[in-house]
Amino acid sequence: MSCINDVESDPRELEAFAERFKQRRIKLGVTQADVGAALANLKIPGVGSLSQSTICRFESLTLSHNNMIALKPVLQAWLEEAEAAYREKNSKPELFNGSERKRKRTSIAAPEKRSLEAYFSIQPRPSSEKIAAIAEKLDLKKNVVRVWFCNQRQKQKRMKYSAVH
DNA sequence: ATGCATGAGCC
DNA sequence: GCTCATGCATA
Repeated sequence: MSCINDVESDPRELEAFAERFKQRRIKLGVTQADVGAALANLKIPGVGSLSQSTICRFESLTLSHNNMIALKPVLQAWLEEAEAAYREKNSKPELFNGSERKRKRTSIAAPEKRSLEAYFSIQPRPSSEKIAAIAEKLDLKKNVVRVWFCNQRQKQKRMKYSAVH
């Protein structure tokens, strides 16, 4: 009576799914990190584990539209498996443990961040030289400024804007 | 939940 | 050197 159409790119459909996903996930007593780790157990070709960050961003729609579309079937598959397992009380949710910490994270102070935002509003894609000039004025590493602009552009492309806007 | 970062792919 | 998907570290 209907054709099989997996490519549902309707933003409202995605939004609805993300919300349902989150509620059912919580009902199962599973964390975002658990979901990410458990994805590897689905044995879907080309699909491994994902981080807590990505699951969180999926649920809050703070990923690109394409990214959401790509992840939806995978998370849907996990949800179905998890609920089936829960009903049978046979399998247990896959919980992992892994503790390795390292990397550092630069922190850009508020005043500098405000300046960057100002520059961004007049020129979202500054040249390499402009970036160097901005970096010098704000006393930041050129690469830090370059990455900041890249991330800022990426934010604009998200389905929903997260913080300020 | 979100800021800064990495790496693959593209040009 | 950018975009894009993704993640570690942290607020």
